[in-house]
Amino acid sequence: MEILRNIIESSLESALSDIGVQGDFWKKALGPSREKDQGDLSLPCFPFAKQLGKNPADIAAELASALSDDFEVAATGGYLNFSAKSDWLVANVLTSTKMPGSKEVLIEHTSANPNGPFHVGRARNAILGDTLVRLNRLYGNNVKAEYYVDDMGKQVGVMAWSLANLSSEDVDRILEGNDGINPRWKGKTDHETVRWYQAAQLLRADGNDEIETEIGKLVHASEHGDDSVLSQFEQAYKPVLDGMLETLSRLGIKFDTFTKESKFVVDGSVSALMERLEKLDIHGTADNGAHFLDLGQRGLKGKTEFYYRRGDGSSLYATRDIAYHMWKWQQCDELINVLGEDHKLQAKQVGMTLQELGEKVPEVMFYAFIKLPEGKMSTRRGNVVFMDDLLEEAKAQAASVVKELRGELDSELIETISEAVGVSAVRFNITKVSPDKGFTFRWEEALSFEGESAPFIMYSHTRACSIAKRVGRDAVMESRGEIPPAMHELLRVMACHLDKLGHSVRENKPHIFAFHMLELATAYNSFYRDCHVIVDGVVNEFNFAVSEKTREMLRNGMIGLGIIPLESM
RNA sequence: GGACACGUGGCCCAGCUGGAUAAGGCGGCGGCCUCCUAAGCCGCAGAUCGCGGGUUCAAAUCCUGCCGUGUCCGCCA
Repeated sequence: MEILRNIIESSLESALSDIGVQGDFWKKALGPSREKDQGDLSLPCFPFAKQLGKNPADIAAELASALSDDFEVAATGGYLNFSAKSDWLVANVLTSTKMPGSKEVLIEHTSANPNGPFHVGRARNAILGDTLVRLNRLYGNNVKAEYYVDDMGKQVGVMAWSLANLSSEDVDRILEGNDGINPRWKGKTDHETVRWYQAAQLLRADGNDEIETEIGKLVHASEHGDDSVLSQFEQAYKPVLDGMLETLSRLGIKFDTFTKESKFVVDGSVSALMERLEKLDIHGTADNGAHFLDLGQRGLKGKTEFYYRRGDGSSLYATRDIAYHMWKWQQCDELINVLGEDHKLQAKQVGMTLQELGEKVPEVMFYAFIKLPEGKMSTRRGNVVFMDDLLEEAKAQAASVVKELRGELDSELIETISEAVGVSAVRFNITKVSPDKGFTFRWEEALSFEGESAPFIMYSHTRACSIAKRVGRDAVMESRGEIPPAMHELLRVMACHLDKLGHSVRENKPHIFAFHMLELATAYNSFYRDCHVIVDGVVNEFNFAVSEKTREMLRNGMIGLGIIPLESM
């Protein structure tokens, strides 16, 4: 509770110097209390013991008696516990606060190769990235969400070759025996087009040199910025990308800009970059003329040579990525990339090279992979869960719950609620886990609508909406009244709202805010139980004001997490 | 083999810029709908914080060794 910290620090400052404590090292020790009944902020007094030659419990007691303000102070053991007074909390919480963010932030996320439909594994990037975008916006930052389109290289080359050389009948014949396209997704462009990619991969697996040569030619041309090949590539990947974006859009994920990788080859920035790299101290050349930087000289452990130019003079993916970063830095104060943990070395190399060039290093949010209980996700082995199927299943499950609980609703409303619940639950299930934690996808958890889930938060919000609808007018935020424990607890959580959002945004950790939203919903549920707004048809103005303030906070927070704030469910 | 992550009750997970009895959820057991939506609320049981050392007044949190899991170690993307 940072707003409380400010007043505590100023009064502690004089109290501490009165008893002979020097310096302000204690400011670090003053932190959130571990348990609710201990208070809001606590100061361990152990570090003062040596300096003052007294025992910590006595020091705490002495300080407690010397302090008084808008907070309660208590000394327990060697700790000094501070709690905000209820009235002070109300005054702070019911005041409207401005969001503090003011930076230009560019967040690049997803950027998946457009070679097939989204599966749950790839979706972790999109969901975490989009949540970061939303949270930064909620915080007040000006955010640009960016998708880097891989429009050159082998993967697209294979697909382009396949589309140019194989007929629909060829593809059917080659893929015979494999699981066919799910009839549900017939006509969805990513599911349709990926079949050409799969067919070509099967042909290549048989070791056909002629095909390899043709694909090689295409790839080579694309890497040298050949216009006609690049446009052929674009025609190949566009339908896949469109299908992927359709899936993302169902999850509430949208991008502001799409930047093509080839842009940096075509506009000459990659060759200009390679010329600069060649002049660096740590530059080296291999026998066949390939160029690298020896990052070992800058402290990189393990593989120290970072190749940025092939023997034939063409650039590599990472080289283009560096040019891309330099371009990105021209349009923001803060740059964030969302990457899978498999990109850690690559990101390190790019970061060190940028530093070598005097450029700033981006922040990177790494996430561990999602696997299935059966093991690693693999399109090739058919061990995948497509996002489209997950969303469909989530919606169906939600629909069956809604029909059971609210059978009286008309079918259109049931449809709206089910879609919102399904999508929100899927997102939240991924958002609430710390990004660096490995994640095993389980249907049972993804489709859980109770406990620590999106519907839990959504439900609290609809309760508040239901009250607002019954009252039918705005609340008066200046209202005051009795503050029972459940309301006090709710006010405490609300007072930490901005702290948690700030923390989440600073550290690029959406799960921190996700857990806070669960706490907020939990606290509102207790308030709802103990502090009725409407009693015998009469509105308790103060309770209504608190309820309305919470409703607003829940609503904005839900939007920040990509949870759809329904008014009824 | 080397580098980087992760390892917390039966299951999932928070806490890890060191601080007091390790916070939730699922599952289990027991309660609460004449009262603003029970997708909710209340209670009970359940933890040698992977294992061993070290630093400290204080270690789940920092250092180190080991074990387990994952990822990377391409002139691929």
